[in-house]
Amino acid sequence: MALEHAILVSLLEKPGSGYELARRFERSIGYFWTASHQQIYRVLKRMENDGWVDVRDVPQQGRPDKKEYRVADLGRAALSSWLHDPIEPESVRHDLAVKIRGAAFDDPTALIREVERHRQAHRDRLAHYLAGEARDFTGPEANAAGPQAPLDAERELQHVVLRGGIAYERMMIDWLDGVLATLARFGPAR
Amino acid sequence: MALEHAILVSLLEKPGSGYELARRFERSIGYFWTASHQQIYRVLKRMENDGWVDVRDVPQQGRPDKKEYRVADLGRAALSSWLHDPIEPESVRHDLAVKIRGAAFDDPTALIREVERHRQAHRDRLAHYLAGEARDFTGPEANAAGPQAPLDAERELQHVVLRGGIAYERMMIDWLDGVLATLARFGPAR
DNA sequence: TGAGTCATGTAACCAGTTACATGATTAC
DNA sequence: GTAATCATGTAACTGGTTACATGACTCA
Repeated sequence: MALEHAILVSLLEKPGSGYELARRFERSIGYFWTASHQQIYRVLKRMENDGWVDVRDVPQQGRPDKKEYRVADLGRAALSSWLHDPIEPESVRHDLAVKIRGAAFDDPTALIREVERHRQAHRDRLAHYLAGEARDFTGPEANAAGPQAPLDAERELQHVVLRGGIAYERMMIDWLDGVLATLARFGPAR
Repeated sequence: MALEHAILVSLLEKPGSGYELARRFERSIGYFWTASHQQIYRVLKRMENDGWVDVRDVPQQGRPDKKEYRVADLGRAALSSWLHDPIEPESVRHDLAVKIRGAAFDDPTALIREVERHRQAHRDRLAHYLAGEARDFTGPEANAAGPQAPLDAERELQHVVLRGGIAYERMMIDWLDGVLATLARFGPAR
């Protein structure tokens, strides 16, 4: 539903190729929206047909040529109209929670490893986000622009979204600690 | 992917009809997995064909007859095998975050109402979860079973999952407060 | 008599995933 | 030579959403 819009936002932040978009969806944008390159190429083609984006062939030396996409007026209008359209607060889909409740009907301790793995993944992501925040928003280079640009909407909004990611990972780590404490109580004594 | 498994867990907790499952997916299970009745009926039929669940016609008075499903041995085995299969830490998909970053290319203040609506939805859900927790886990009736059943895995695991929902809603409310503070700075002064 | 709840479904469509496919260049 | 990266795609499948459809009973 919103992949088009996520692509529009990403291309407005910086024009690029399908391949570059796919990489961004593994990183910054990917913190809150994922997409495979297959999906991106398909949607990009549709967006091109609909006049939402313009393409330009960019010859490169030492690597294959690429197609650089940038947002057209129709795309900007489509984004704007979506932004003004209310969306439903999203419903969560959390496999791990299903597993945790399901563990009651199996061996709960068998889940410990799995939960630890997930906790580690969230720790890794947290570290990654914090590094990004230090680099782009609170580090010395981040202030290169100086305090004379305090109302750069793009940066501020990127930062507040990143802070959301940080808060989410912290919450998950704490929660998984709690899950592990619960699972441990069904532990060896069983 | 895991709808089958969510249904198995729900039916193990308590057998019921497709309709009842659909209602549960609007409440308790729905906190971490949603499904429409159309989807449930379709999957339920497949699960029946695969021998994962057994059906029993239950005549009712004053209301239409229903089909009561309960988990069969094959279903229990399928759940167990899924529980032992590692899953990837899930990737988030958060429309609102796309909108917030997109707001930089439109009027950021137009998003304030939308964010407030979402914050209210999360407040409502939090209140709902807290009421459920008081009722089922920390209230006086919850202790009716007494301290002699301190290791009821089903209850403990349901509770820890609910605590996850509570932590999630609290985190979202705090974050959305931060988002609103940021949006307000691009406010009337603009 | 009309709205609301209980109850079960079909059909069409759309979005997302997985598998397959190609080909150039760079670095070891 | 071979693995990794850059770059772009097609095809088949699966899962989820939306729209449509029916029918009995209850309560105001």
